[in-house]
Amino acid sequence: MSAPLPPHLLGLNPEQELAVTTLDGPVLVLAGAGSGKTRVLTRRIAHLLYNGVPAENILAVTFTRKAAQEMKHRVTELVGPAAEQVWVSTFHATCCRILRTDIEALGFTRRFAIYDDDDQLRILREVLRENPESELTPSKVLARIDFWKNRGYDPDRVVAEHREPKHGGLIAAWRAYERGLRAADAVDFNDLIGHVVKMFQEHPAVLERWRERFQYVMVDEYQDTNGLQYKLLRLLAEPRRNLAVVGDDDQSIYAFRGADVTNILNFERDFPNARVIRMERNYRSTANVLAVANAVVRVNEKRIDKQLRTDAAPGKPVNLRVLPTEEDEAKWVADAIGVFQRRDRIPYGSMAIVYRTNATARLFEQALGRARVPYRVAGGKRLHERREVRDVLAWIRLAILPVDDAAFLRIVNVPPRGIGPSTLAALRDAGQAAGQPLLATARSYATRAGPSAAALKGFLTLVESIADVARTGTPAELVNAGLVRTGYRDMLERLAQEEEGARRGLRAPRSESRERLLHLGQLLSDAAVFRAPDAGSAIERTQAWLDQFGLAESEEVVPEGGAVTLLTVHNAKGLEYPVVFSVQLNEGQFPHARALEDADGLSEERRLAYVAFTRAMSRLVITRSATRASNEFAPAKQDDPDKPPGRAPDRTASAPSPFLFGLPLDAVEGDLPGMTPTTGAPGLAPLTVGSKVSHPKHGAGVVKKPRDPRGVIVLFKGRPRAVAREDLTLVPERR
DNA sequence: TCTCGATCCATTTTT
DNA sequence: TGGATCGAGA
Repeated sequence: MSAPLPPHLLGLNPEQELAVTTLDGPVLVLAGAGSGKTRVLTRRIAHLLYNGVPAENILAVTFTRKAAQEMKHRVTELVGPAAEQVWVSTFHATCCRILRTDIEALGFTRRFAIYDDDDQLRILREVLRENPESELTPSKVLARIDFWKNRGYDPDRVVAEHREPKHGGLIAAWRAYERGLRAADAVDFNDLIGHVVKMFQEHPAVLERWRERFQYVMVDEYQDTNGLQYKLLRLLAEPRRNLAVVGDDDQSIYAFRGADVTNILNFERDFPNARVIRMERNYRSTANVLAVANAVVRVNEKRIDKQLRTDAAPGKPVNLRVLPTEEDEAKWVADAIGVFQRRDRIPYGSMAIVYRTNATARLFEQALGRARVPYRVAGGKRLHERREVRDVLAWIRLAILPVDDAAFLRIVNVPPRGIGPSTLAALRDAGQAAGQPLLATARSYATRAGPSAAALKGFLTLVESIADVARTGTPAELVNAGLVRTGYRDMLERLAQEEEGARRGLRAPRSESRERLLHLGQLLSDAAVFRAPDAGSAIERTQAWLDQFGLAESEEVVPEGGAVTLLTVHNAKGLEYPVVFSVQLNEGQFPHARALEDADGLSEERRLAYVAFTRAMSRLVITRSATRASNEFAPAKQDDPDKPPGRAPDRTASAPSPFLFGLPLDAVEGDLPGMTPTTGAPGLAPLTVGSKVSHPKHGAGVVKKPRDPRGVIVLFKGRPRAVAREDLTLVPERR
């Protein structure tokens, strides 16, 4: 006789139930796409609570805020308000909260600023100004620093491990960058996690407190953890080993930011006696969709062998389409969406267009606009990435944290007040000599007579006045001050009127400045609705608002009646749609040309394709274009209504994506010849470093550099040669 | 010394 | 497309 099951255990399959109820000790859940991963995590939290684990001892970490919100929401549905006390948040937000409590142990103040890439570049530009001849560019250095920090390295470690002089300049720049951050009392994105790790390692008492707090740790999308996050989890979970991770190595698509699939592959080694639970039953897609998705990812070498199964019907075949140009492709998709909506009564909100790169969005936006199909672009430019928003926030930041040099540099002359490069250079030199932040330097400068003294004085008065508001005001009042007192709003207002005057009569949607004012309005309302966590000073409340705002992702406004969603594959992860259009399946687009440059790149692109395809529940449509514009960066060609829609002059043929080779033919339909060439050599097969190729004249060789101005660099008998890509045939790898 | 317009350039994926 | 940089004019 068994007691009735509590509601959170109802309706689970045996694997899911095991994953939910195995509470103690390390657990690895290998959860294929659509196998009920979120369900397992939320039920598991419910089960912990049900078993008397206090809510505040539970930590669930995700990668995106959307995932965190979704999880919290679903736990609340299961257990009610008790869910409030459970920490469900992203890695970055979790670490941010930890640092706001304890960062003083590392010599920062609790008011520390969080630098986004814009601020990071500002620091690096300062750093690199020292020797302008250097070949280092700020963005290259930043990419490299990011790369290392993601893996948990510091400059000393890189020097020790590489001991190659070629990194000399880079390392020096990195060290200077770190000094810059510290001087500005700022941390970058990676530091949020890195500093917590460092603090835990150096201050056992602090670590002990947080271990006591988080007795049960859960991690979503474990395959996407990087070296730093891995360290963090180990530190937190080590003594009790109550660590449950959920993931799918086939969906590891964040290698570029340090995600390390070996974390999931080695889990059993790292946590001996781990319970491994495989969830291979897919509840999302039709059998045909799964067959196609499986075919794409199956050929990857480094993967845990598995096969997603479903009891669902085969469903409609996966539809493959080739269109003459990218524009035709976009138009065809837009039309198909219209047909689905009218003929099959599929709501717009149930359809999504998934692409590899953000730049693709515009093309499809235009086509959808012409076809009058409502759409929304997910993960487009986020509010806090917009220049005007960052500007206003910089005023606030500087008012709160006077040492924040990046904020200072950002707004010292915005709106323009006559503080130009030469004044700045003087400030910089004086500041550096005195070891003082820029704002303080400006203060001593303004008292002296000089050409820009008056302008500086005006600026300083402004900062003071905003700082006054910061001491007592709400975030909204502060935003308002940053908007009004600084003259920022007036500046935009004036510009908007000019722009609108200039384009009177034209059928222009909205002037750019008007658009910016709108964004600032959104900023203001975000601040206005912000609910500060608990008491605390006005400044602490503002800080909390800044934190959540800075770590937030795009606010999505869904038009009434639903809208087609446009998103990148990365953004699509974790989501599902009844109808999915996976577009631009051309070599060089998807897989992206840049990804072919390193050996593992192609595997990751395959996983991306797998993610894209498995978003589809009942219908998957895959499209590509037979030609592409040769110059992708040329301005878009204007459609001239008088001329027939002639082909743009410079187009080149494009090869189908290699992911389309070897699809199961009984699961697909459509333009098979253009999509899955079954005869002859597979066109221009993708070349990656290490690909084996053969050449009519030089014979067998190994690719050294697939993309080079001179052609493809291939090693023939150990000698590098540049050869034309067309002459190469790919020697198939053993399967 | 600053501002603004013209020109050139690179261009994946994101917390 | 947007950003960074450079030169002309204020």
